[in-house]
Amino acid sequence: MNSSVVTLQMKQMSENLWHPMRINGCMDQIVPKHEYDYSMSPSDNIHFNISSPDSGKQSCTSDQILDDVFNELDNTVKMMPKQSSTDYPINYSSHPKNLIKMECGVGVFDTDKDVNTLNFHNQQVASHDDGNMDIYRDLILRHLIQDITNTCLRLYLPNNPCEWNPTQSAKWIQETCGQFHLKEPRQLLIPGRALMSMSLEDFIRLAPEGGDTLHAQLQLWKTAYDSCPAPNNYAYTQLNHNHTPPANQKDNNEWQRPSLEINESKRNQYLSNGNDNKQYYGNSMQYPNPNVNTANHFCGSNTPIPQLNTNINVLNNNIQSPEFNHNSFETYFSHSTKQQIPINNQMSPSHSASSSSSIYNEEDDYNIHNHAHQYNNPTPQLDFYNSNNMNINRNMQCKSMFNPEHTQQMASIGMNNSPDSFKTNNIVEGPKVCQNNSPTFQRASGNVHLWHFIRELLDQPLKYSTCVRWVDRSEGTFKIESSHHLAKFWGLRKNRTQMNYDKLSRSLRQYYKKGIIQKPEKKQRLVYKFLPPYNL
DNA sequence: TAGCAGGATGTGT
DNA sequence: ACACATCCTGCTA
Repeated sequence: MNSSVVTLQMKQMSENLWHPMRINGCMDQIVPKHEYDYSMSPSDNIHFNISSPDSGKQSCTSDQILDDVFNELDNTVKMMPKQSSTDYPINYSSHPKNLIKMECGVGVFDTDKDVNTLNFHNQQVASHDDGNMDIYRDLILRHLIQDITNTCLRLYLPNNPCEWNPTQSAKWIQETCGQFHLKEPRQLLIPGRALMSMSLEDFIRLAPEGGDTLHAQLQLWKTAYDSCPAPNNYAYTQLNHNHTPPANQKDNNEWQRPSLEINESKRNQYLSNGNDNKQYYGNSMQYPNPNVNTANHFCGSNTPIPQLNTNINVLNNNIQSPEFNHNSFETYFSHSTKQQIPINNQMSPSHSASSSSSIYNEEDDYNIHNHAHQYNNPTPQLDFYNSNNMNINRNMQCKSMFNPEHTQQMASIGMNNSPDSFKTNNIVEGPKVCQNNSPTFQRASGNVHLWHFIRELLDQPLKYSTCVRWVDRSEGTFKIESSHHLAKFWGLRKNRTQMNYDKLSRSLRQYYKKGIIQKPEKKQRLVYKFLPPYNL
């Protein structure tokens, strides 16, 4: 497959094309509202919520996607008012179905001539009416996203292939091979990041039979992911558009980029909790109430989800513009100061990635302290919730935040997925703010363990991957990307303002003799390894 | 210079 | 008793 063509095409789709679709000014007549429920933010033409009438379907292949698309196109055409050829100038000699089918096959482009064909037709169609191509782009992308979302739900995969661990990659490969009746490659356990960096040739080398299809499918997945930046405006959408999709739509139809990933990690946590791993958590840990149906927390659920209808001021005050980046770490530090002080100190990803102790500066510290307000603020959850790409595990978050029982349970095991998990469990009062605006912290009495705290961060890669991330999830190896920030987080968690990496690492080394953590065989700086069963 | 290894001792639960 | 927190010396990349 010449996946570059698909990628190019889909990228073209994704670039500035998320405008409400209009066809000769009569969109509403053509596309029923319930089928195109793109909730557009006024200042943001990227974020959208997709609902699809066939969302419950588990279509899997690109062929099916295209069939769906073209069926819909046919219906669309039938529903259109009769118009002159100039009004609707699609030339059916170059019917897009033929055009794209020919190029895609079963998600496969065959030859270079397809590129030419595509270009030719694109030009031809574009010369007639760019808007019509938008229909195809939108439809294809919508169905593609729908398809991928379904696959995510079925396989518990993060939407972002880069974040697949080897096991998840293997799942996806097996699934895709099954769909396309391909022979499975011998090597399946490849981290998603590596998978994404593989060229077509690499794929073919990996899987001589079907490697091209795998590569193409992965490109489609990536393209769909890339096309949906999913900014942190879920609540924004709700509050400003009064858009409250039914629970079943929210669960099944939206492209929830981060949620599944978090769900996966939570799922692992729940599973490990529920599998009699008491020794895993030690005696001090409590366990979730088995009566709670935790499955709903990581699977799509039809359980009505409480609406974010409180603290609107807090939400609005923390709504960020669309350019508000996806780097949660950056967001993490910058957003609380953004509207309060004239510090233009957004850490770029590169900054945070390299922000080890040596690059640490006082502004970071300021932001950490500033953010610490949120930890101990009566409304930090919503604040944080909306400032961190908070499509993150929306269902989970909502339930956790608004279900006191659940929140309590999560907090009790130190697994609250909210920033409150940084608070020790029994802090009575918030930070005392000194005159220099830097808060001091009450010494806390929580007994969270360092290794567990790190696991919490590791299992929330969208928030903390720039601080600490898995190197090899299955092996249990992880890398501290920012020793300084990790230490600061740990200090916040324990209310130890003087915490630094030196002390934190000393604590880590105490785990050597306990068999919880060790340095990997090939010693690398800032890389450690959880030993079984702590790596589960 | 940052990170690492590990001993000694203090602190809070 | 336990799990750090703190401080320290010495070593390494």
